[in-house]
Amino acid sequence: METSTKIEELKRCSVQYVLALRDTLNVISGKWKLSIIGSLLYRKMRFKELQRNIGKISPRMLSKELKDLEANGIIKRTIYDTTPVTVEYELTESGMRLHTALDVMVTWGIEHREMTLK
Amino acid sequence: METSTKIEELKRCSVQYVLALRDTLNVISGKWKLSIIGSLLYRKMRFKELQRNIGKISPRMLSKELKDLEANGIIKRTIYDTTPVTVEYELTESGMRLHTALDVMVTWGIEHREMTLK
DNA sequence: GTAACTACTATACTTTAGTATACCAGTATA
DNA sequence: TATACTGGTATACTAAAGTATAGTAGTTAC
Repeated sequence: METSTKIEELKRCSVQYVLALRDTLNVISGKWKLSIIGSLLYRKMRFKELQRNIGKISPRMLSKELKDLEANGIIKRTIYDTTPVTVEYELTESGMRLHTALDVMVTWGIEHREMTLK
Repeated sequence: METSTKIEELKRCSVQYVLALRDTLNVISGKWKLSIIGSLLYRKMRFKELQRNIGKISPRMLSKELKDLEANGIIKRTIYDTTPVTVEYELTESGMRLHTALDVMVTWGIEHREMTLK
């Protein structure tokens, strides 16, 4: 069965639908994940660079969230044998494709705010 | 300025983008919100009906999450003066329009799983 | 009269998420 | 010689999220 057919089938079953949705949400939820993904949308970055870019994140949290994202196949970690060692983080192809989903969420968020304020 | 123009502008600014995104995520994150929204996608429901439909949720959590969703303009609560009192919950127009965003997330989730498993 | 229905609320607890602070080894700069 | 850079880890804590259990008031069916 094709992927597109499978998606149509899932949408008919509310429980499966919610489970698939939770898969996606787990990947992007948490206080810092969006900031990390947002930072990597347009270019790769190093650990300290991400830390400076995000601002108030502690190295412990950044390290933990990067590991989570890597384990979930959203980012790729590359170590370069320089002195001192250089480590680069970048989005995977799947991580990049999140961009569309995020855009849809941003659009809904803005339109929702417009609707509820007026 | 038109909403669509505003969206395009926001997408250029990573910080604002992440903030708008977090708005949306806050509305749907939490252990039970998706189950509630999922239950209301196709028809309105009463409190006990939601409780039975979702399964293991405690009345305390259901009550809290319903209040959150109502405060955020996602659901509408209607009290009918029957004996015993009947309360119906349904999605608002904005809540209904979440459907598209959720579909995109489900699609990404399924495709991501296909990509990372192969 | 007692059990079950309606829609919840109250209190106390556990579990998970996030914070704060200090520290590691190795190298380069002032 | 002291400081800051690299990319992190360790320990201990607080705050937020969620659970468990009992109870509320009024009505209806057996």
